Amino acid sequence: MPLTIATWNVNSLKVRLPHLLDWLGRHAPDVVCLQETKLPDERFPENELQSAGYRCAFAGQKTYNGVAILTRRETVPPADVQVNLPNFPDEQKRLLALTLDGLRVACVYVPNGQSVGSEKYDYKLKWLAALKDWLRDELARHEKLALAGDFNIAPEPRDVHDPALWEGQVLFSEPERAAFRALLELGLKDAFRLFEQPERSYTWWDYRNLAFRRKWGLRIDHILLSPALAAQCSACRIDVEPRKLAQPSDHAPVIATFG
DNA sequence: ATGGCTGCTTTGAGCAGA
Repeated sequence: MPLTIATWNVNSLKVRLPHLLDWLGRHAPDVVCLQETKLPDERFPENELQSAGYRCAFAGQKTYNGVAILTRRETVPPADVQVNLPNFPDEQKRLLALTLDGLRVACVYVPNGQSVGSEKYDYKLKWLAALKDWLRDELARHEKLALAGDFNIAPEPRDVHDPALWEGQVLFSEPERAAFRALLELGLKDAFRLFEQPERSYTWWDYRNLAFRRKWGLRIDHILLSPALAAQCSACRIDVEPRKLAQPSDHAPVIATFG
């Protein structure tokens, strides 16, 4: 079986646990990066996920943010778990990294930024600058590295349903896109764009205005790969099926396949 | 398309998300 790495912003792990368990049962990904768990660690549903066959690493907080990495119990136990960026002191839980049999996996929930020019936007750009500095070292240490998560950035016009409408707005402003390009300049590859993809491929749709049905979406969830890992990547796709269910997350999972 | 969803919070109006 080829190795698969997935990322999914579940927008509350408590509410989405039934969807997640169903999805794990259907797809059995080897590594799953989760964002917006919105749970303190003592309330993480570790027993249910262990029963589904996964080890859990998690860094959560009440109400907001929170990241986790699930790894199939058949794989070797994870090592070198890192919570948050060592070069960016932060109360918010937005990064979790671990090493799995020589593969470095980093799960990120990049700040949303709220609106261009706001304090939260400034925090987003500073967070992204620190991420880049940290990744430069990580890439020097780990030949095979995957950076997966909710980046809250649509990199290109084709990642936005209406680029003219979104131009200059948060999630698609030039400074944010430049910060995304800076990650690619470290050598990382956008796994989704290694392959031919359908038009209007997005990972997030607003809950309002029937946005999903109208295909009013953005591609803001990504899996970036070091050169050695990109060379082994055989497929990458967005699974829109969970977005069609009742009480869905507003994000869809992304899955990359290797070998 | 932008009030118009959803999830959260010492439970209920307001914040945050994207």
